[in-house]
Amino acid sequence: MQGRFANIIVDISHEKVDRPFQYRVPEALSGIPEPGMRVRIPFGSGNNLRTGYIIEMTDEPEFDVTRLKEIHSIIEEGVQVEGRLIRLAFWMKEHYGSTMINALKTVLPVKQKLKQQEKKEICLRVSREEARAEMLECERKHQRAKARVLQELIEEERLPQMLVARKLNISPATFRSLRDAGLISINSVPYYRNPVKLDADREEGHRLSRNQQDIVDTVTADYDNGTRQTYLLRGITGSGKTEVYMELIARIIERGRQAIMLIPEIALTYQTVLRFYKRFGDRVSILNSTLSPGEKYDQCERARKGEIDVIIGPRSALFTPFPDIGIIIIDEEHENSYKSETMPKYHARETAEELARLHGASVFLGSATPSLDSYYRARQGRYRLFTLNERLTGGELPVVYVEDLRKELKEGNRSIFSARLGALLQDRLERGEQSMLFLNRRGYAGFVSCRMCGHVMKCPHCDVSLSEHKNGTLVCHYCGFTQPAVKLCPECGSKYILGFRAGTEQIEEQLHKLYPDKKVLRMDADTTKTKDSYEKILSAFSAGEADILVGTQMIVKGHDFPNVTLMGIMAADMSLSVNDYRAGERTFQLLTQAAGRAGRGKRPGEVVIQTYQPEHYSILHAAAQDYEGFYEEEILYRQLLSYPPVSHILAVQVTSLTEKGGEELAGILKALAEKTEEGREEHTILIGPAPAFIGRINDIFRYVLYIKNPDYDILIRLKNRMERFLKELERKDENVQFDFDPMSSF
DNA sequence: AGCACGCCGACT
DNA sequence: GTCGGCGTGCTC
Repeated sequence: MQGRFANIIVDISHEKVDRPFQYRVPEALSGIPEPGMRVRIPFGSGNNLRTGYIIEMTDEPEFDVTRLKEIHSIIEEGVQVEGRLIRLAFWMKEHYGSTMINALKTVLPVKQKLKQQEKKEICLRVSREEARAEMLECERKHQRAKARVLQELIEEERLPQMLVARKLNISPATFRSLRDAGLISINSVPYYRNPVKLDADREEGHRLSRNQQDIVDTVTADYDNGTRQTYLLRGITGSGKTEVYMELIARIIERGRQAIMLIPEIALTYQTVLRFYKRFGDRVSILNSTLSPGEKYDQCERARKGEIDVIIGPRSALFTPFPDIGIIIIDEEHENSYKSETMPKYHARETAEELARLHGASVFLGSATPSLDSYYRARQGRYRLFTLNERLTGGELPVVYVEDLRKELKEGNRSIFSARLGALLQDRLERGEQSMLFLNRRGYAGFVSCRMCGHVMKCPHCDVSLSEHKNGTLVCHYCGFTQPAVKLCPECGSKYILGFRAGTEQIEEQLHKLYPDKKVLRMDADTTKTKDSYEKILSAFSAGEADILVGTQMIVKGHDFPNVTLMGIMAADMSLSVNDYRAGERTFQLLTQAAGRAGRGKRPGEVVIQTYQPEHYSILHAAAQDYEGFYEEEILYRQLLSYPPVSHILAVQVTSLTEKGGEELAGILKALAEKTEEGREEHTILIGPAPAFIGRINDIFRYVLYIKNPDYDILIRLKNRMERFLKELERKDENVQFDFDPMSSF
């Protein structure tokens, strides 16, 4: 039986979360304690009873057993906010394979030291004359610390405690003795900073279209009769998903509960935020990366105290300590940023579902191009599906051309613009309309492709593209397959087969040469390093300060530009050839989004997709704006190769100080997996180990082992076995991380 | 947070 | 010597 000992964090507001204490479970309570429960425990030398939270149950003591104390009692009241979050952290630890500490750190609001600076204040409780007398008395008794504090207070009656403490090097003990002598009072001053100024007028909800209203009514009816589930809304750009979200939130607030709305960080623009402020006033709060830790903490406090009903933010907004969540909305649910890249590598969608389960809340997902995972679930009937197929503004869908770059090359066009894109660009410049050029380059994928026929060098075992290494070999980062680089294309014999390298800078340069008098803006990782540069470039373009905007993914998310009537996608296959099973899905999503950018205003838009693989299903379906068609083909491919969502993948990532050690440990883990019951299960597939995509970072070697099985629980059990095994192995030069259904190759 | 411990200057 | 203030570190 599990649970003779309990790891507990002590609920002292200034206590750092990173210190669990272990207690024995008394006979009388045996079997009852669970993670998340509130307990009374004797703490410290005085054995005063304090409140704590159980974070974990175990049978293995990690501390001298003779010195362990017993849990005094369990607090029975309804589950507290912290309790729920701790249970969520526990679930995350189990589900994603991290340590409890890491899970807690992501889930619990960070208690900032900063906060005390602002919040605790000392105040003189006697007159200045009395204080001066006391001060002299203290000096006479050589109580110099007290005298110094009094001196400060005579000059200024109220002072922040931390400020004085740091300036005069005063310990908390001194303040306490002053307070006990009745000379000062120590007050905590609630002080919140609201990060966004409210200068907009309140706005009532827009009248919803028939379709929008139906969706809201259905969800509300479910809610009122106690049905809780996950909904998926597939709605094309401009179909009014945001109005649906706002109306749902309003209905939930009416029913006395709170709402969490997740938005990809990049889409968290002033425009979006303003709409929510107009609708919900100061009952809404925004969480974003520009907020200081102190401000973030304040927002958490406001949520806990019931001062706000809605929080909008990136995936971390899930952990807002609301007392009673009614709905969790995830906009652009297909976005990769919903998967955490640090431990625990949680996915916001799955975590939202677990959180919703703990609160008895609903989950509502929305996207123009839902992730395959979600659509698969909707098809299986696990999610309820809604669709919005019409643009509210009545704007026409853009005309899409697919241009074959191989043909262009054969016809002698060496420039980066196809004949059609060149002509349309010229036309827009003459008419004074704006254009966007999108380069969907991702990372520094060194894939090798043929400029003549479009053939991409792929691994014969894994169906992912091979990466070109500097030493002149081609390597598969899934299984380790290696072959020498090719000089001639194995498909057509052309010598134009090389690693693909092209950047936004080159495009910008070309445009300058062709149209020296036109203004071009560039937006990529380089030009958006400083804080507001992202918004600045967008608003400059929006205001018509440039004719052409060149950029990476960033330019296709969110933001409407009514004057843009041409969208050029420079090389659609670039994101296809990244060695990752999600490449097709990501390409389809990007192209569809990009196409949706053109013609948002009154004039119809045109889209040019340039590609070396015009026959690729991702490109064809994106050009036809046909999600269903894409889904049908992509899911077949996932089925065939046992990729998510049909199957699940556990990536075991080994990092090591030595090349040999890493390879060895990865091999040992594979051998271990093969021997277990889970590893021998008929549907289990083991791949690797192979060097990771980037084999070495900062002299740390990286190896990766993939394990596939359609049953997630089997993978979890296998992970637990490996974890236990690793604990006993105690290798200090190697480190192992687990990632379930990884978003990108490691 | 609160408590014990140990250091150090002051005074019978 | 010893008393008391004050900083420091620990709490399962």
